[in-house]
Amino acid sequence: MTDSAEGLDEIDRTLVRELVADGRATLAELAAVTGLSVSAVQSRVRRLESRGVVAGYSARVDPEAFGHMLSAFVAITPLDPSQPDDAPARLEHIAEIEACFSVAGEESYILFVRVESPRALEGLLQQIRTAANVRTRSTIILNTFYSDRVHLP
Amino acid sequence: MTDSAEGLDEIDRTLVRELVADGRATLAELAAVTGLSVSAVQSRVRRLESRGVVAGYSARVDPEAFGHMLSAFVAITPLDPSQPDDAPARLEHIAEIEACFSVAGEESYILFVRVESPRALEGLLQQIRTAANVRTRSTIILNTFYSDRVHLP
DNA sequence: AATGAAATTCAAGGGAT
DNA sequence: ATCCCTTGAATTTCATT
Repeated sequence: MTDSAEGLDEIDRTLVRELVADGRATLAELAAVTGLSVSAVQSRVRRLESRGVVAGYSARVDPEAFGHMLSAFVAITPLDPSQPDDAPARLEHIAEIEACFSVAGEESYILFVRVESPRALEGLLQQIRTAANVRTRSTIILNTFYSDRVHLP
Repeated sequence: MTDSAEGLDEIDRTLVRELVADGRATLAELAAVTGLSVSAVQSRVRRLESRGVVAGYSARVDPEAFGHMLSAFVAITPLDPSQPDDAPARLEHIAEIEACFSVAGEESYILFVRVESPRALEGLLQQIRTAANVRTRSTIILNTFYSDRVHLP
């Protein structure tokens, strides 16, 4: 694997910061911010993309605009340690699960989920427990102060 | 507040799904996927944006390309309940903190952090404890099976 | 949904460090 | 070698109809 972050200069960091803030920023806008020409910016952005520093572009969706008003962390623990532990695969089809991590803590996995309501969370937890044969411990999110911030080297 | 998700038809969902997968998809590409004309797609995308369903666009950055190989959840609890609790504000300047939620659980807040190494995490935790006068409980992430999935109604 | 004008992206060639 | 700039052509976006 190539050391992709090596040789990231201040201009590259500016470009990445700008593209995180606005993934559809035009090359002309990026040129204005950095003081470079459009084509210089273009080749730098392409280099960032091919190095994998910029892995892609995505629309930011507001979950509350869909009525998904409740989000929570759900920590899960397999109930039967003798069974093969394939919880992530068994849960992948559940759309309400936005993220799935395995962790080194008291529990085995942490899920990040979004639902409409407390009632919907109850249903989701039952679905999770039966799909993966796990115990769940939920932590409701009250307020998101900030999220998805990026910090560059 | 307007019920922004109301009247999202199958075509809108396709557009959103496509834009989440590729935030720089052109109107022509979106037109091909949906079977609509370019200008019909243009007005639909604009409507999704002005409704706030699509809140913006962003570059996806790969933290590991920067050498940020370790991520963790850090749950924090204020040590002095008599002091005003402004932990999120006191922690906002710390770049390694990618997200900050207040939660209804045993602890008050959960942070999502990224660092280079276990050593760097040690330093970050000390910084968090002194900046916000809190106790910390960390859960190291071993593997990210999936994240940032979006589920549409 | 189609059209034409403006803006943007792209590839090629040349010059400076 | 690498980085940057200019130019002209192809593509994309945008406003009007």
